[in-house]
Amino acid sequence: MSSKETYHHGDLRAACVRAAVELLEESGETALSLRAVARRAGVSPAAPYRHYADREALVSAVAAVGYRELASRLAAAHPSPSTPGQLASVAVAYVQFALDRPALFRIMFGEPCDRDNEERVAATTAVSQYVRGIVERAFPDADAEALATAIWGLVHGLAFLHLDGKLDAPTPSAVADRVTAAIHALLATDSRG
Amino acid sequence: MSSKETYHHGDLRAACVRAAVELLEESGETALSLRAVARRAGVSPAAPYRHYADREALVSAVAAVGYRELASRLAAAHPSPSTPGQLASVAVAYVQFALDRPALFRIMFGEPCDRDNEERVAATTAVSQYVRGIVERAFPDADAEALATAIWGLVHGLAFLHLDGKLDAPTPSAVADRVTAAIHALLATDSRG
DNA sequence: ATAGGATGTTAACGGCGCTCACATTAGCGA
DNA sequence: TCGCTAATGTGAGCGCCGTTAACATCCTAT
Repeated sequence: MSSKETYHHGDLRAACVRAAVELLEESGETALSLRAVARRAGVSPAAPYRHYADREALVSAVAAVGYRELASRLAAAHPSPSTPGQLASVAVAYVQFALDRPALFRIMFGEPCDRDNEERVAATTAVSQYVRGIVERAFPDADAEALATAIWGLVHGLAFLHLDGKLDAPTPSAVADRVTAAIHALLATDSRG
Repeated sequence: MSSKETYHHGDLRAACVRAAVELLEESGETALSLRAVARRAGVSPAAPYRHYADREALVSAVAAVGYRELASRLAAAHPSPSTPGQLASVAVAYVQFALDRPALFRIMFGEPCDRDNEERVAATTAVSQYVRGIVERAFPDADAEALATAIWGLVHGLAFLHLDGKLDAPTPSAVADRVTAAIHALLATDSRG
């Protein structure tokens, strides 16, 4: 259905987020401009404004696809982790996602987010609920809220520190080792639940 | 020594980072432009380029002062924490810093950082060493590297999640409670060292 | 006293986000 | 089937941005 020479694009809204994600992957976050998105979609600089109120609205849409991809990567790592080892594998997947797609991850978490953007908050709470569910199943007797917060925070922080090069772990397997060690350092000796 | 009408500024280098920090506090990170910094310093748009190679160099300088301020806030919270409760108070200080100065915190940790900037990496490793030292004193028998990584990651992640509104904690004391609970959820039941 | 380097200015380039007036077209009721 | 309207895309233009180049001013060491 990719009509070529029509005045109307057909589905510019979706084409914009596709173009934005591509730009992000190829050239980093500084390359993500509305004008560049418009160019890539083969459309005039003002056209995206018919579908997105401003740059931030497009960014939120991109972030939302990021949240969904992150959720699917976590689920792929382990659908329902319960032991510390399984939990560590999900944590590693989280950090790997950040390192695989740094620009996308920074857009998702590194800048102030529009709390009024429904798509965005929905995708966010989905991640939150996912973590919460894991914790409740893995540690049924613990304070689920506190522990879920702690574990999400831990994994999220490890992702950011690795992303910023604050921790020295050059290869993916070194990252995996380091994340696994950190998780076990906090969880392994516990008798929780 | 604030000479007023001289052609040369006197200490434009320092004035730039001062102006940058002020802009950051007053109007957020989007307001941090080299031109705005120059205006505030009472100088032409090109003048800062005599002292900073580009925008990123100035940003790195600003980040470096942020790292130093963070370190001093942590030290003020507790000079040498060892119990989980003391550690939690330092963690709360870390998160409060992020919430007090969100734009600065995002500049420090939310965007790709120039690893070639000496001032910046020095300030970063100082924070890293600080955490490491705490952990070594508090848990002498633990794997210091893994545990330090885990604790920094945990606190850092909690800061970011609160900053992004991913966790619902509206007031400073709610934040403090939540952070404290998360820390205890992971540390309290341990017998480490 | 003066030469030269350090530091500042002015002007300009291209790119950006965004808006407005206008052009085209798709879809729908008569 | 025709024609109206709303949706969608265009083009020009505003002010801001980062950055550079050519030029001006002033400090300092000889």
